[in-house]
Amino acid sequence: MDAYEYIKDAIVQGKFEPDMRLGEESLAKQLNLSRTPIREAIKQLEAEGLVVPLKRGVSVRAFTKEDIRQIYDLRILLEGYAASQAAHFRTEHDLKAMEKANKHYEKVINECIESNIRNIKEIVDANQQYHEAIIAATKNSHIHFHLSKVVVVPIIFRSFYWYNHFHLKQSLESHKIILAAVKNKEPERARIAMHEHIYQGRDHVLKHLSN
Amino acid sequence: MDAYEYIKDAIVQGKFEPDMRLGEESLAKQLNLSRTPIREAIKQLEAEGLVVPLKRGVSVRAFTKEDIRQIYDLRILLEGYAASQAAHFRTEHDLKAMEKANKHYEKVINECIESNIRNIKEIVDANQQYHEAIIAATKNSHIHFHLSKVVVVPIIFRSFYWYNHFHLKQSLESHKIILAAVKNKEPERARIAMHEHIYQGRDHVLKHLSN
DNA sequence: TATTGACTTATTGTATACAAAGGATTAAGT
DNA sequence: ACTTAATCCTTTGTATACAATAAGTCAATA
Repeated sequence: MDAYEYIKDAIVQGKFEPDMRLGEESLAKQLNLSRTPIREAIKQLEAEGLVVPLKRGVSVRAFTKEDIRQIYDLRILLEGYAASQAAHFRTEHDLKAMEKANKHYEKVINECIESNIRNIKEIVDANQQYHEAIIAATKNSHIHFHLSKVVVVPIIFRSFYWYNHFHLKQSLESHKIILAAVKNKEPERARIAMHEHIYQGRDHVLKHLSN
Repeated sequence: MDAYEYIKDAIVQGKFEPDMRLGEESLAKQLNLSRTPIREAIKQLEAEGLVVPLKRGVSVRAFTKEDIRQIYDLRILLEGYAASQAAHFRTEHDLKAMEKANKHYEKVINECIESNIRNIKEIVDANQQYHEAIIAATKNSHIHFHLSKVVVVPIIFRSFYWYNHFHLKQSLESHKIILAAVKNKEPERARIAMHEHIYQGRDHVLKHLSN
C-alpha cells in the first residue's frame, strides 16, 4: 500500500490522533518500507496541512473549533459557487451523474435508517460522490482541487457527524432540493440551498466540539 | 538555500520552463545537496500542483489558457469574498496595514512610471503585500492558505503582465477604490471593486496568451 | 527538594549505494 | 530505407549508512 494513502487515511479515520507524533521508523515498519518513501509522503501531507512540522519531524494537526468554522466558511463559498455554476452550465450528462449519485445516497441513507446500522464510511463516500458530481459540473478543475483538500478535514470528526436519523433525512432532503434547482437551471436557488445544506452540517459538527 | 524555495522560485520566475523535466541529480548538483532533500521538495511542489508526475520523475506544469481562466475565476471568488469580509470586520489595525501597503504600492508604481524602468519583482511584491493585507483582515487562515497557492500561478506569466503604464495606473486606481470601500465598511462595494480589479488582470493576461 | 548541567540515547536530516524501470541507440531483418 | 527487437545506459525509486540535533536521564550542587 502507498505510504501517503495509508497515513492520510489513518489521520482522517482518527486512528492517528491529533497532536500525535509521526515517527518515521515506526511508520516504515508498519508499511514494510524504508524511511525514504515515508518522508516523501509526510512532505506531501505537510503541504496539504494535515500534519504540522515540529522542531524535528511532524505531528498530526489538531484542528481547533475556529479552524472548523473557517473551513466551513470556505467550503460554503466554494460549493455554493459550484452549485450555481452547475445550475448554469450543466449538461444532460452532468445531470445524469448527479441523479445517479443522489439515488445512491438515498439508498444508503434509507438502508442505514431501516437497519439502524451506521455504516459511516459508506455514508461519507456516498455523500462525497454527490458533492463531487456537482463540482464536476462546474468544469473548473482548480476549484475541485482545492475543495478536495478542504472537504477532508471535517470528516475527521465524522464519528458524531452522522449520528442521528433526523440529520440524515434532513441532509437527503437538502440534496434533493439542490438537485432540483440545478435541473431547473436556477443558479441562485442552487447556491442558497447549498449554503443552507453546508451550514447545517457545520452547525451539527460545531455543536459537538468543545474547544 | 532551501531546495523547495529554490525550485519554486525558478518555476515562478520562468527559469524552469513549462514541460521541462526536473532531473534530481541535476538539481542536487545545483544546490550542493544529495537527491534526498530534492525529492522531498519535489513532492511538496507536486502536492501544490506546480509540477506534474511523469512515468518517472516530474516536469514543470504547463498551465493552459483554460487553467488560467479557471484560476482567475477561483481567485475572483476568494478575493472578492475576502474584500467583503474585510469591509465587514476590519479593525483599525487592519486598515492601517492596508493603507501602508497601498502607499508602498503607489510609490513603487510611480517610481516605475517616472524612471521608465520595469522592476517587475518589486511591483509584484508590492502588489502581493496589498492583497495579503486585505486577506489578513478576513481572519480566515484557511482562505489565506489556499489563495497563496492560487495567486502564484499567473505570476509565471508576469513578463507581459505588468508591461504598460496604463495598466499599472489602472491597477493602482483599483487598489484605492477597494481600500476606500473597506475603510467605509461597504462590503458589497469592496467585493465588486475587487472583482473588477482581478477581471482586469485576467483579461490582460489572457489577451497575451495564445493556446 | 528543586534546579542546572553534562552525558546518553533516540530520532531526524542528509548522503550514498544498490536495484529496477524507461528511454535511447544500434543492429538486424524485411 | 524503414521498422522492429535487443541491449545498453541513464535516471528514478528504495534501502541503508552516517552525521547532527533535540530530548531525556541522571547526578551534583545549592
